[in-house]
Amino acid sequence: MPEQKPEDRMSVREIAKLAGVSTATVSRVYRGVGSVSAATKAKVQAAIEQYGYRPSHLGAALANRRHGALAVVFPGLSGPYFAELINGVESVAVPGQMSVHVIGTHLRRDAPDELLDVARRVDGMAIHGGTVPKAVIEQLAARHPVVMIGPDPHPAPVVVRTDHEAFRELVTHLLVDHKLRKLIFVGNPEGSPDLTERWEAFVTAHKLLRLRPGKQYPTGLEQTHGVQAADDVLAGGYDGAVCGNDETALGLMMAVLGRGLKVPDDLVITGVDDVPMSSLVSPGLTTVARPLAELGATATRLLLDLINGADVAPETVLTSRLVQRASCGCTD
Amino acid sequence: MPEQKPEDRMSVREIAKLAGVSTATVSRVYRGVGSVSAATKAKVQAAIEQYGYRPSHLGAALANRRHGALAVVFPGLSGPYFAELINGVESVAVPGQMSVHVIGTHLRRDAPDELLDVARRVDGMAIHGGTVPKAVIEQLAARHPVVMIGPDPHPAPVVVRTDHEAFRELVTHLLVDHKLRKLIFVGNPEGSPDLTERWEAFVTAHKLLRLRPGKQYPTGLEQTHGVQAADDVLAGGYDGAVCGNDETALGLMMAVLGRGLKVPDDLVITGVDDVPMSSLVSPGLTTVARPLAELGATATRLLLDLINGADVAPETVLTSRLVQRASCGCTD
DNA sequence: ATCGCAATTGTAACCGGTTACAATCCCAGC
DNA sequence: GCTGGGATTGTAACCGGTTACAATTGCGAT
Repeated sequence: MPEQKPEDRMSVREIAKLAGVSTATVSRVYRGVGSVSAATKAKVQAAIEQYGYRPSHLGAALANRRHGALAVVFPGLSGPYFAELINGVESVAVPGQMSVHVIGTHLRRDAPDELLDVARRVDGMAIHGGTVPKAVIEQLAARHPVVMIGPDPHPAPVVVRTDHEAFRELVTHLLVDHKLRKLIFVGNPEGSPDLTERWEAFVTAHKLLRLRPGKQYPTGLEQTHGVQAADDVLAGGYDGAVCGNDETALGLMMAVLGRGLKVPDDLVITGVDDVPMSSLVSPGLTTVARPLAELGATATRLLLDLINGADVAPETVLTSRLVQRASCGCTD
Repeated sequence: MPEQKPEDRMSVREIAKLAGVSTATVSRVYRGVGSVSAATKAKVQAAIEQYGYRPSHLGAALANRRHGALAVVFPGLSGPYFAELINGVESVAVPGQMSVHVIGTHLRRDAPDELLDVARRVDGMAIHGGTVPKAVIEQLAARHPVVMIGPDPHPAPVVVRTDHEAFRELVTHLLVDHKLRKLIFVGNPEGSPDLTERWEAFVTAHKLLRLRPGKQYPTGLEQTHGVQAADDVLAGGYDGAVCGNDETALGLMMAVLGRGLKVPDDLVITGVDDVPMSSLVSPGLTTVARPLAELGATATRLLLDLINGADVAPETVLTSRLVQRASCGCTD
């Protein structure tokens, strides 16, 4: 209904003229800095109010040489994992007056070029492991503040991740306490530093017990991938499926239950992340709880430090924790 | 490792000096417009190459009076529904040289104020229904190009949505073909225009058959909500649960299967959206397929038109389609 | 050799803010 | 009445691009 066009946005100079003051004063009043007499302040605020003036972000950003924005780069955007991570990022960014560009690379044909472009409009980037080649990250990190999320120490100077001790503990728990001997690792280490780390921990746990490591079933990290893995996993005659994350595990569990089989009786299933679903389903999903929100928050905090020119530790590790529920055979 | 600081970014004037030309020429070369002799072009490109010059987005945006960005506002970011919608948005925005701000309001304490702020840094916004109060939308629409996603015709001039015929068809299918008499609607119409529309269709379908409409079980739209609804739904002795979307339906189904019950024998379950999981689970989920990517793409296309000052139809409706799978009792 | 016109290139004024610095005002203190 | 210093306010130069318009150049035609 309103006849106002977007074009009619006022500039500082217009507001200044209308209020009978200089642009400097308008700026001071709007941002509440510097000293302005009560009388002028009132005049200016009246004008601002009346015309609904909001300073152009571009002008301000240009003058401040600061975009007031940062980018978070993920492989995909689907699922509770990224939602929680973003949650953590925003919990730090928003109070810090930074807006957040969320970028999912999985559907970008030419992610590298686009990231170079995104870099021109933010003050820094937090990049999730497994999104773009090392060369691109190095190129970005050379000119912009960059923080990596995930166990990918090489390319960027700053890395935030969770440890993998709890994951080895999980595998050991299955082998020792539940006496399982035929485990399959469901997930693809290729291209995902997180999964690489888990696969290595999976192998190590076996070796420490002088057992021959189980096989690997490479697949993606979404629920659908877990569903699709079901037939092969069930046909393999495994005791347990150690999944790369909760989503795959939940998909697999759903498919197993849908076939009328029982978890953990017919197949033990475990995940990683402890997303909200995992504690709600029955049987509850045994998993490794990772502090996802804190991961996002910490990465963002470090990124802000980096942007402000502070010194930042090259690697920050948060701890994970084994959560035993019924899907591994534990009674509780 | 690289000693380069972010500070050392070059400006047009520096590049111009280094190449021995004017800023105008550098600008022309970089963007490939205007006429420049082959010799100068080579000189300038060499300088650009050598110093890795990329023009500041801010300067360009300010001069063009165009941010080259748009915002998409969703209630939350979790799940395949939004992932697919964003997919559609980007399929149009990226070729259109627009970067996309994805905003999830569910965890923002003060979404309205923040949206006003976001509006200052984009050329237009696509707002999903059920995110912010009408008053805010009106305020935004008064000064900025705005497109609504979802059946919320009042506040904004432009609305894109899917029809709800197929949903009524779904309910009718359950009532007539499967002779179900005790259905419960799982979802909360409050605050979600989409769900309101579905609830109304649910009631209408009953009324047209002179049946008393089933009850409503208000809950959220995520998988976890479906899981949590299971106890109450099962205790109510219903024939079928008509869920507000696939995610809730899948959560409910998982919980039902986890209790050792059968779908559809013990409970018929249906959803809406036809997300990838729905065709993979067993039993397959009967649902209403909505063209989600196309919804996002269309909304974005109209938004771009709006930004370019073109005339745009006030309402665009895409069609949905009933998909019968095993979860409703169909044999296929 | 001179003129005319098109192709190149440069100058300088924007875009819309911020801010260093200078100018002005006001009032107490001598 | 005059001076000094803090509080206000204004001027104008930036931030880093784009672009209208003017100036210059090159070259064939007369």
